[in-house]
Amino acid sequence: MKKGLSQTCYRFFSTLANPTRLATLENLIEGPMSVSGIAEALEQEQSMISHNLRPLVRCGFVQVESKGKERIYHLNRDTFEALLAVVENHAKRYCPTGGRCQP
Amino acid sequence: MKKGLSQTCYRFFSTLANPTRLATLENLIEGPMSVSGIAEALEQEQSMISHNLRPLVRCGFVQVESKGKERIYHLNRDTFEALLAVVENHAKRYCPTGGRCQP
DNA sequence: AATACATATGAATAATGCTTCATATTTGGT
DNA sequence: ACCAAATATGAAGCATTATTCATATGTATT
Repeated sequence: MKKGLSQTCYRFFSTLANPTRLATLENLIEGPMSVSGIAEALEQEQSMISHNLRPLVRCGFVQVESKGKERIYHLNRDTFEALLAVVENHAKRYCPTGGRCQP
Repeated sequence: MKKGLSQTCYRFFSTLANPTRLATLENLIEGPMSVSGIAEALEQEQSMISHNLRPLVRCGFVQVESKGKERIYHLNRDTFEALLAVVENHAKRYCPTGGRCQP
């Protein structure tokens, strides 16, 4: 099997293919946040958020900064906003249901 | 849990989060192709390609056209090329290994 | 209408990835 | 040095998704 973009892109997209991680990124649009801050906002366990933050960091979607005993996560706006623009445009033009996919 | 983009984007990204489907899209950059054409190019079984084409159609990444007994699949360049541009830019700027992710 | 070719579908197994729970690590305060 | 708060890590069980194999459908062609 051909292996060009496929390899470069695979990790990128599978990192995004998760509701918890997408919600996390969405939340970080409003500004940098601690792990417990995100957990509270999403009403999810701290452990789960922490687990899901790892792939986001590894793939460069977010960056971390230590502040006291907290760790503050920052969104990579550059990539994420560009990505959202593509998705929104796609949904508008090509999704029969206008963005909300049918089962 | 918050459900804004998350829902709109989830199907989009999970459709892309698969090596076979990414390789298929990559192949279609060169031009429209039949199922068996793709299967041959990727050295994969026809059945597998067919299975994987379905989510790509459902999500609007490709379109189908019947021609005799063949079915010709066309890439949605509009979306896919925009997407590639984002990924490539991201890889160049934010991937420590320059596009090729480490395990 | 019978055959051959191209594609699609279904169901079962295999493979991945997610969530949870328990625990470890790190940092700050006393 | 000890305790508490914040985050990270590991492993297990669970759920979701992929791939395969067998078969069905659909479309020429004779």
